[in-house]
Amino acid sequence: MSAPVLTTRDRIIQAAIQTFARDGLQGATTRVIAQEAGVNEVTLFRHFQSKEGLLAAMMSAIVQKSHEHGLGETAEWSGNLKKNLRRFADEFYASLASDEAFIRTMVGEAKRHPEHAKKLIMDAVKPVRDRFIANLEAARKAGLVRRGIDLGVATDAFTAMLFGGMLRMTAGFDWGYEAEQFVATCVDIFAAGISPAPKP
Amino acid sequence: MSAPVLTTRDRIIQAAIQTFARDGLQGATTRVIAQEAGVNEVTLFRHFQSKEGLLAAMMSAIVQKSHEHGLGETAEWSGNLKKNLRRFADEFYASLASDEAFIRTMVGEAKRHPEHAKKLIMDAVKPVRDRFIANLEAARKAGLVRRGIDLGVATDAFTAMLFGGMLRMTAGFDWGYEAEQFVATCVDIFAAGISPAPKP
DNA sequence: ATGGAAAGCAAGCAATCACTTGCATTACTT
DNA sequence: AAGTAATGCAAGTGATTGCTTGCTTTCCAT
Repeated sequence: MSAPVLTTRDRIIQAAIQTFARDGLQGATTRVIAQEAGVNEVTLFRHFQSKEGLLAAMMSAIVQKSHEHGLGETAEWSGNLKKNLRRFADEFYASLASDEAFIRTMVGEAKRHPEHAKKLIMDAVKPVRDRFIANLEAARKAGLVRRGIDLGVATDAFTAMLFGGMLRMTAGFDWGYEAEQFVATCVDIFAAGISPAPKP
Repeated sequence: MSAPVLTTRDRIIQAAIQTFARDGLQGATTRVIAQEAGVNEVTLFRHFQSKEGLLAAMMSAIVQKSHEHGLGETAEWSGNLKKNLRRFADEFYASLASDEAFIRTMVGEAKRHPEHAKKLIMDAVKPVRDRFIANLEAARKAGLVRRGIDLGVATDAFTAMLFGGMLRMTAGFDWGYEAEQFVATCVDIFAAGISPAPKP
């Protein structure tokens, strides 16, 4: 890869992401963030004025980054439904798991920083959701999804399943199976759950 | 109801639950907890030695309280599967929603307090899980659940769906539908997802 | 080379936090 | 009535935190 020539500002933001995720929004100190960025603490304040300013800049960087890795690119959803669900679920779960620490602190602090939570939902989760709904609509047009199910709610149920499951799997408790089996079961149940009943 | 004659110790613990849930484990201060309990801060330390001691005592009280409200009492699960799933889901979701604040902070701090997280899982979520698995087993014996599905994983998928959904619904964003519809859809999809395919 | 912007360094400031000490007060038991 | 345990009150301690100030150093474009 190319040498990581980051601007001072970007190095601080990277360190902020790491540190806020690991230590919490309260627990992370400007001293530690600066140190993690290899930068003097004063430089941090010169760039972002305050800890809250840094937090805001970090959130902007996060949602921007989330635009890049195009999770949920539209595939051929009129074909094999289960295979498409599985591919999405695998990617989605992997993405959640790799951002576990950050997600945990955001879940915990959502009520104390409503603006950031809302922005995160609007700019990071909503797009993926809309994409997935559109895919399910395509599948329904192909007769692969039964009627009587609201696709928006079904989408949220599916992603909530993977989301909640990821928090469970990474909680430091052994449940007797691996993440892969969990994801596979989710897909299995969901696919069967939204498929039309075969006519006898 | 009877007059709330709580011991000083219990009043502090109650205040701790409230305050820790609302302000986070880091954000909650012993000053505020004591004030919320209507007690001098010194009294708090005389009872629990340290903030961490109070936290531990609070966790014990929480899991003890969770034993009382017997979520997931065994019903007749060889009967109407969907109706049983719905009743469980309604109770389970309502229970999660009423503890939202506490759950959020625990999700956020789980990695920074592994012992407490583990205890919470072992003493509060595991029993409900085991109960639910047993119920699904009864349903399977009655031929209401198809083979090829691990009931433990299915249970976790179902509860994760409700768990993740609750975090989503309470995140302060309008999703265009109410919690009741979400729960109903979860039950609908899950019931159809684990039912045996009708023989043509 | 020189000027200006960006970064480092040392020091400190006011607020807050968990926690302590010493003593006075209340309340319950005997 | 006396004694003991629980609580309140006032004050303070040392550590940490977000943030500031003043000054020097580095570095790049002109």
